Amino acid sequence: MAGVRERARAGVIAEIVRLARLQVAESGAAALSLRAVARDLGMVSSAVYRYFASRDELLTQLIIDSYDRLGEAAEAADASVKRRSDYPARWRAITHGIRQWAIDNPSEYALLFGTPVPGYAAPQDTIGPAGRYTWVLLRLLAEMEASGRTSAVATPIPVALRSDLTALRSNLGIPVSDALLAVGMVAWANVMGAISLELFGHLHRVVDTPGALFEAVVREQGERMFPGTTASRRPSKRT
Amino acid sequence: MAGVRERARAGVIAEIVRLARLQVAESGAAALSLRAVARDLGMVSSAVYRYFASRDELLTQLIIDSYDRLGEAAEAADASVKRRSDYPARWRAITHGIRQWAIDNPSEYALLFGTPVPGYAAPQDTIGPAGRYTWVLLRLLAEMEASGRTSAVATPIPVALRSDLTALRSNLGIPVSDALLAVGMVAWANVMGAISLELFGHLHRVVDTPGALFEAVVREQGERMFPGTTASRRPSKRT
DNA sequence: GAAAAGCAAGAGCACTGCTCTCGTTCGAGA
DNA sequence: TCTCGAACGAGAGCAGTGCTCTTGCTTTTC
Repeated sequence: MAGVRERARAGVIAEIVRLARLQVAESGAAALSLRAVARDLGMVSSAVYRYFASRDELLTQLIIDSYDRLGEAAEAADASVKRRSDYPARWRAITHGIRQWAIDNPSEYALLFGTPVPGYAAPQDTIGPAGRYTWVLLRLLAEMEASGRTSAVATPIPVALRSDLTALRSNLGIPVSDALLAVGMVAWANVMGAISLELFGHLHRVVDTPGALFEAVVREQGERMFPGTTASRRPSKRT
Repeated sequence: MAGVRERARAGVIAEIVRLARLQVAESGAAALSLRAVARDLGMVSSAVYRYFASRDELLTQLIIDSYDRLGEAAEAADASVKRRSDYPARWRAITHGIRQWAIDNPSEYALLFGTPVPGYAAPQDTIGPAGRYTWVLLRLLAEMEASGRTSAVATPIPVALRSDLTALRSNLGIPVSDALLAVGMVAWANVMGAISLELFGHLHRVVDTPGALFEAVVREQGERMFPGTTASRRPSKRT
């Protein structure tokens, strides 16, 4: 019953992950050293291999954890909006929540959305947690459409995307129209693009307040997904 | 008189860079090994340090080169459009040119837009070449406005962004209105975001034809920058 | 022609991931 | 309760890394 050894093992694993996360947070994923983790742990390096078969396996665990935390942050941001039917507000909250998490945990964001490690194919274990933060966005879209509101999308959907969209919908089992799903994915790319440009230093000599660019992105895509909801149709009106 | 030694030195440097680029192309930037380059070169590792003070310095050179090639690709794509006044066509050509370069050179794209190396601050030398591909886009916007056409932007510009935009315009010395510049930057983030999601594997179980998502992004942002130009205002019309 | 600078080589340091072997310790089944 | 196998930590070791320093040799410059 909850074997002593098992419990100890779980504890050691948790400690390894904790120390590894610390190391990643302050030196980046590339600098993660199993030997250093072992030293911090008061162990010899070979002992760590009892718990993780390789450095990559440890990294995979960190990736899974990070995806989970990101998903958690997104969910919390969504939940912070009291009026559940205020979809634009939820959109803003979620996207800003994602960005804030990225800013607070730059190394972990880089771990998830930066250069994949060479020859590293994301194992099955990651695809679940990886979808968690996108689920928050998808749910938002589904709820909005379920409430009867519909967004009039101006740009047509490229034909090649249509089959992808239907496949995706059936895979996820979430009822979102092709049109809204397409808009949502474009918005997703825009949000992640803005965050990556900011976090990876590409806005350095370009923009002093990256948050403002992000706000522009969120606003534009929000306007596309929830047209006419913000009092901002006229460019003259200031906000 | 083009000193013999100088010429030899330039040749060796070129060879080092060539081999390093090869290595990056097939194993990723993280796996770039000075010792391996030296071996391929038939040299001992310490000799390479006569030409590059550190691995980072060599990487910086590769980054500069890659930015240059990307800029070249963008320029070539732009130049391939004969009707210079067909701005939407040029927009499509440039963005697809950038994406194609990224697909053809994934490791180099990752080098530029992936995780920055830990504690590595992009040296001054990179900021010039880094701007080259964005210049192509900026020029497009400037030329369009110079031709008298104007884009009616629906979403207002966040106040915080306004000062950034004016600063940017004076820094670059390129005449683009705040409104268009803001739209352009959002579009830029969208394009780079779509490419990064695709190249870094985040579309894996999401979309089978990433090109279609990219096309949707290009189309939407094109529609925003050059409104009413494509015969696609009505969602019913197929393309 | 001599002094100075550039160059390649080699040895060496401190570090990495990972493997293998060796005693020890723990815990589940007989 | 005892035993035997599995789990464990330590240590040595291999092959590799970035980088430094010294030692001779060659080329350039004065």
